[in-house]
Amino acid sequence: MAEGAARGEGTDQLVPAILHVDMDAFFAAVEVLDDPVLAGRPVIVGGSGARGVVASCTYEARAFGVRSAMPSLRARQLCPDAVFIDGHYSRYAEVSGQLREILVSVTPLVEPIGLDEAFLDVTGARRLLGPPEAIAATIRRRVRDELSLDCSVGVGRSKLVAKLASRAAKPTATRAGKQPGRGVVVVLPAHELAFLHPMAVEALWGVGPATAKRLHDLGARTVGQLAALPVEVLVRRLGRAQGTHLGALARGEDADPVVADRPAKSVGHEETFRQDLFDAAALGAHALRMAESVAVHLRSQSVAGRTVTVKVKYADFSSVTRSHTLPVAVDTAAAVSAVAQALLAELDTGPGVRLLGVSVSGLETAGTARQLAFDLAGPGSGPAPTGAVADPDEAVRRQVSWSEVTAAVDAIRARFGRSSVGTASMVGEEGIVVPARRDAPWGPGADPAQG
DNA sequence: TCTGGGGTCCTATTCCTA
DNA sequence: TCTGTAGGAATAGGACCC
Repeated sequence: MAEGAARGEGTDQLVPAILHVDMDAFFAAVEVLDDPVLAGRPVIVGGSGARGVVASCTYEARAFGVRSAMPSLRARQLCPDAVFIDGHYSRYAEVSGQLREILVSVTPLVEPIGLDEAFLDVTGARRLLGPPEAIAATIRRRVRDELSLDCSVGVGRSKLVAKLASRAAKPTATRAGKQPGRGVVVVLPAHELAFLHPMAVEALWGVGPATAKRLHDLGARTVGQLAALPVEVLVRRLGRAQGTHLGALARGEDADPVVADRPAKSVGHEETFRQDLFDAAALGAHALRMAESVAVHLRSQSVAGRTVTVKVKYADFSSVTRSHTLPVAVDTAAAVSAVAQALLAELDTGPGVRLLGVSVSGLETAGTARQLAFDLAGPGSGPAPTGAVADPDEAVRRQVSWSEVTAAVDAIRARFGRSSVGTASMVGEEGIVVPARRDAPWGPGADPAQG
């Protein structure tokens, strides 16, 4: 039942009309779909190792208090009988693509948020498809019929309200098992504040633990109490951007439009190691491997980037980042790696490194990105893919001659397979191993020595 | 309880240049 | 040539999202 519908108010007041479609327990639901033996059991998808976290879990697992982002060790304590699955990211991406096909058949104005949710602006689709709640019901039916999965849909005139409405439409987990939710919740403009104001401030998009603490200190625990605070007070405590933004959200003012095809702004890869690393050479080898992964991703998206960032998280969980911006955009492993190695060389790895990350930002489409001229490299300058170089720019000048080599390597791999060619550092006992995005990126898996 | 990985956005500071 | 200033870019860190 839609909020406000009992009063006979129509959804033609919803201008714009925004839908938030959110898959229920997505990763875990896909695993159950692919292995029906798991139906009705507590299933946890996530990193199974000592440093892993829960990515998704079924409502049967939630009944034991398991939640996403929870450390896997804790989840195991809460629900020892749960089935742990490392996860199959490429499979989730495949199903996500099928979901997207359903959504874009409703409207081209689809803004995906991760793999399992999306905003739709159906303002212009109503004449053809009917009122928003009917469109929402149609989407739910098609997702069930065509994907054999469940989703919840929220409807409102803003993304904020639609998102919170879909949350209100979700099933719940109880000791007795999964309790169905309402499936579709519509919040009409006249009832927005009554819907929003009793909620905790943490319900608002952009309020995490740190911001919540600040708001609590100001005496605001609910959205209504937040709305009553003068904007100047919020700006003084949270800064101009966040202060004005949260104040507006609390008053139900959210003009953020649905934007289809948002271009990526950065591409990165980071990994937590099974054990902390102290050896600079070993870290350098990991940086090269990650640079290769990032470069492959950049080229697959036909983009290149100017800023290379290295992130290190130490054993005590403190983290530092170092970045360098190049005069031109790059998309080769050699160039990304050269800068990453130089930045890594600036950092002290003595305390032990728990996580290493390499990312590239300042992205330009390949058509507009200029490649460094070869003459910059100078005579006799040869590629040095793994060596740390004191000056990152000099490092890149030494690497740019690899761009044509990289293009050739991409072509060879496209024709003969990923393992057909690679750099010497990729050669292991099983031949050439080209790093790919991990299929279960939720922390290191269980230690084979222990398993 | 003890904290992943892929991202976006904001803020403060520093550096460079006009 | 030096100093002060202002603006923009680069850099680093933090918070947040799924």
